[in-house]
Amino acid sequence: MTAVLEDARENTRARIEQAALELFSRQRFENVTTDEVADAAGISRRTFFRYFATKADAVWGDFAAHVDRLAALLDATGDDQPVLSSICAAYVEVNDYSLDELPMLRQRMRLILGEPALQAHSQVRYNEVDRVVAEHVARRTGARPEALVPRLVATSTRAAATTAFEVWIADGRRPLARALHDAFEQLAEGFPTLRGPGRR
Amino acid sequence: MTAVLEDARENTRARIEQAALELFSRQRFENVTTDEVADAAGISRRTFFRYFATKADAVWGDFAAHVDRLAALLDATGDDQPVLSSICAAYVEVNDYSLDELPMLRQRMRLILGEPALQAHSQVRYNEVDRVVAEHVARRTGARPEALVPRLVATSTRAAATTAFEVWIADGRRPLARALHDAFEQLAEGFPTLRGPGRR
DNA sequence: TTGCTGGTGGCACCCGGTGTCACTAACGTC
DNA sequence: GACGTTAGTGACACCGGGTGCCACCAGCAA
Repeated sequence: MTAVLEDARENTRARIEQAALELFSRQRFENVTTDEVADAAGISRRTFFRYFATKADAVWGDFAAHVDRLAALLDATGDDQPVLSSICAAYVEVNDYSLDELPMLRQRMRLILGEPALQAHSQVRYNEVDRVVAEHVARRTGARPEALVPRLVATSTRAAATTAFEVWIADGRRPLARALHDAFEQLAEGFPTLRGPGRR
Repeated sequence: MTAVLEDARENTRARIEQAALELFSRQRFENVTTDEVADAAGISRRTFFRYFATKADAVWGDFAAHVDRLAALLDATGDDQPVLSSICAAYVEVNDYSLDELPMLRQRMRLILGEPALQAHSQVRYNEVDRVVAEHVARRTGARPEALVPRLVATSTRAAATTAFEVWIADGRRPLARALHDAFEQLAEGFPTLRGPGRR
C-alpha cells in the first residue's frame, strides 16, 4: 500500500474513533446508530465496518497493540521479583499515559465500564489479556496455562485492574497507578483489611 | 393468573429452555436462529421473546432466583467465620445441584463459558452477583459498597468461582465444590503456590 | 492508453429485538 | 347459558447491527 493511502487510512480511523467517543459520551452508546457515527466521521456506514468490526470496537482503539505490550513487559520481567509484582508492574506500565492523554483514557474507560453493551463486549477483549497473563504465570511456576492457579491469577489480577479503574474513574483524585498498587497489594496479601484493623 | 395458565407457562418456558440448550450445544450458539429455537419449542418467534428478553437468556434459566439465594445465604452467615469463607460457602451452597441435575449444569456452563456471545452476555449477569457480594463485604467490614476492598473482593471471588467452573468443565473428575474450595483457598492465602513449594 | 490495485458507497439481505393489533381460550358475573 | 374481562398468542411491520456483492473511482505501472 502507498504511504499516502496509509496516512489517509490512519486519518480516517482516528476521525471515526473521535466521532464515536464524542457521540457515545454525549448521548449514550445505545442511542447512537452506526449511521450517525459514520456521518459524523464523513464516511458511509459500510466503510465504518471496514475500519471496525463492531460498533463497540470503535471505543477500544488499538487494543491488540495494548495486549502485545503487556505480553512484552511480562516476558522481559526478571525472575527475582514475585509473580504478582511483575503483573502489577506490567499493568501499571501499560496504562502509564501522559497527562494530555489522560482525559481520553478517562472517557474511554468511563464508557467501557459504564455502558452495559460495552461492558458485555469487554469480556471478549479481557480473554486475550487473561491468556497472556496465564501464560506468564505458567512459565514462572512450571504449571500448565490451563491449570487452576495460572487461570485464577490471570482472572483475579484482571479483576483487580478493572476494579482499580472503576475507583479511579469514580474518585478522580487518586492516581490510577496508586489504585492499581492498592488493589494488587490487597490481592497479594489475601485481603488483610478483611481480617480487621488490628490483626494480621 | 389462573393455576392452569401458570402451569402452561412454566411448561412452555421449560420447553424453550430445553430446545435452546440442545440446539445451542449441537450447532453452536451463533449458528442457531431464534426462529429455529421457537420452532423446536412449538411456539412463534414473538412468543420466544415474551419468555426470554434475549436469545442468550434462554441459557441462563432463572438466574435472578440464583442471585437471591446467594444474597440470602450471605445474609444468614455468622460473623464468626472469615468473610472469604462465608462467600466461598455461599458459592458452594448455591451451586450444590443433585446428581441428576449435574449434566444440565455442565451443559449450561459449557455454553456460557465457551461461546463468545454468551461470555459477553455473562458480564452483565455477573454484575448482579458482584453487587450482592460487595454489599455483604461492606456490611461485614463497615466500608462503603463502592469502596475498593468490597468491590475487589466481589470481583476477585467471582473470578475464582468462574475459574473453578472452567476447571470443573475441563476436568470432569474433580468435583465442583472441590474446585471452588481450591480456588478460594488460593485467593485467601495470597496464592501460596506462587511463592514456590518450600516457602510460606 | 491500457490494465491493475485497493478504498469506497450503495444495495440487498440476514438476524436479534420491539411495538401493535387482532384472535382466542379461560374465568367471573348476571 | 350469554356476557365482558383478562391474558397468552401469532402475524406483521419496523429498527439497528452486521455482511456479501458489485459498480465506481482514484493512483500507479507498463
